[in-house]
Amino acid sequence: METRALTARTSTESTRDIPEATVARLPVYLRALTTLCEAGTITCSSEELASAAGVNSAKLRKDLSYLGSYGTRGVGYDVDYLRYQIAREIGVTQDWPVVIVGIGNLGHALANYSGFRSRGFRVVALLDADPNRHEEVVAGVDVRPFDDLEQIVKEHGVAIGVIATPALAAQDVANRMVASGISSILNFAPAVLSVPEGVDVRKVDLSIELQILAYHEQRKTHGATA
Amino acid sequence: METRALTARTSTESTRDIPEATVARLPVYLRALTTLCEAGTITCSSEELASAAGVNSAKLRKDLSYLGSYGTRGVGYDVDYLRYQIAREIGVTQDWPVVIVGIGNLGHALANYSGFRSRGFRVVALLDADPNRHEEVVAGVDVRPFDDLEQIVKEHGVAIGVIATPALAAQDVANRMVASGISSILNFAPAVLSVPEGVDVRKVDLSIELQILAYHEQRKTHGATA
DNA sequence: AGGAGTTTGTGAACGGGAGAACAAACCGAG
DNA sequence: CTCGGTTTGTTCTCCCGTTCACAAACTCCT
Ligand SMILES: NC(=O)c1ccc[n+]([C@@H]2O[C@H](COP(=O)([O-])OP(=O)(O)OC[C@H]3O[C@@H](n4cnc5c(N)ncnc54)[C@H](O)[C@@H]3O)[C@@H](O)[C@H]2O)c1
Ligand SMILES: NC(=O)c1ccc[n+]([C@@H]2O[C@H](COP(=O)([O-])OP(=O)(O)OC[C@H]3O[C@@H](n4cnc5c(N)ncnc54)[C@H](O)[C@@H]3O)[C@@H](O)[C@H]2O)c1
Repeated sequence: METRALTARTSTESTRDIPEATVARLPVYLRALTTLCEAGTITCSSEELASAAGVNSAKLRKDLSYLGSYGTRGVGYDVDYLRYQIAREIGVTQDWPVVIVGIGNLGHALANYSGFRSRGFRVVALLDADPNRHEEVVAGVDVRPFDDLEQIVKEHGVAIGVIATPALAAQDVANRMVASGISSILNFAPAVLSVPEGVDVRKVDLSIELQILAYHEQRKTHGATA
Repeated sequence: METRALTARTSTESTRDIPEATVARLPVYLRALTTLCEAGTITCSSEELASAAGVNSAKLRKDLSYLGSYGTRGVGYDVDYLRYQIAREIGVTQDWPVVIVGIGNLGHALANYSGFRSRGFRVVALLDADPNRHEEVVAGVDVRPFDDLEQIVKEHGVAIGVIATPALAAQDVANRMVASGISSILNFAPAVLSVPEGVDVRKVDLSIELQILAYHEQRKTHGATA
């Protein structure tokens, strides 16, 4: 958290301290660039890219400026070059082994999702506590006992774990994950996880998203009388 | 967007202008309160509730203050009373009919998810463009042709739609939803949707979540040399 | 070569949210 | 009734993120 010295930065390192809000948008830009690239576009302006990504062009330029000066004034950005730079910055050029715990309704969908593989995430194991699931093979990966977690994490050097178990089991699963060496968790269970310092947790909660929509919806119709 | 007059507010109306960040946390508090309630807790302090919700207690109190003064100084909050107040504020006491479009891997999981029903969201229809899916029945609801959208929306007064189709179809589906009268969309497809003013869109993008984790993970290990 | 037109990168103003800190309000004991 | 202990509601300050606006830098045309 302490501010890093700004002087004497080695030029080989990329720029440090990218704001969290920017980090969250970089994958969006990456996707937009990939789409443009597939359409055969060679260069694009910040205006075009911003509109493809659904953001303000000033915000886009400021975001990109944290990575470095990869554009050309009067011209724009080289699509392929910028795409690579962003991918490198967020680490998508690497291969990230991932484990999914809880192969129920949601776990099945996640295991079958092709969008992970194409972005450098490789599902190396599917784990479930229910022995009845252990005969199953989902998307070419067989479901294994939850107790194999530690061994698999060590073997493949897994850093990222996905939790798709019921809420009651989530904290236990998280504890085991952390104990095994996992330091980033994506949690789909509607539970507040407590993890030690240094472990990142992101949660995806569909009910909350719907409730936020409901709140605004309620005010659209009900508040119309004001 | 214009500032509303603060004078002469009728006392029957609940407080207006709840900050967006607060709205996003209210469902979390609601869940924590429900858990406490089921555990038989009658009252709780802001400190307890905050810890159950995973937030700062000062933030919690400030959030709740936007709804009104529902606590008692020196005592805390009545769990059941506060729960009802929050539920009413975000509209969860109502019944919200919802349609899901795109009954593939993810659509199946969503249709089977029990967490929606228990929070006032009722899946009234499952729609898919693929005729092969139309014989299927998922979670007691039969899959119907996408072209039935307009009729179903009108019939049930649907305001909220969920998109779980491939990215290429998402914009088309959104257009049809809006044309049918839907004004809130939850989008799972990795696509930027453009919708007219007055329509709310929230997106859930699993790849982005993983990429954000990967970015921080990369810096944990790689930046350790600094 | 020079100028007109275009687009990037960034300084600065602005708005909203987070957290600390404290006064006001409530309970219960004596 | 009064007083000490407790907890809320709110004010104030700081920080992060957004947006505007413009100088710097580049291309292309004449
Ligand atoms: N299905 C959805 O669309 C959806 C949507 C939003 C949130 N969620 C949440 O995602 C989670 C999973 O949902 P689901 O519908 O797949 O539930 P599910 O019951 O179908 O699957 C849960 C799986 O987790 C396994 N499991 C239970 N305890 C375990 C443990 N301790 N270790 C390992 N595995 C364990 C079970 O055997 C089961 O296979 C839930 O928390 C749910 O609230 C699901
Ligand atoms: N499966 C996952 O876990 C997962 C995770 C993250 C994101 N997503 C995204 O969610 C979406 C759905 O994923 P999926 O794995 O369920 O895909 P899927 O291919 O299994 O299902 C897509 C369904 O949409 C239907 N469909 C296609 N075009 C349609 C149209 N115009 N109108 C109505 N229905 C149409 C198809 O018939 C199919 O049944 C994709 O955009 C995917 O990127 C999925």
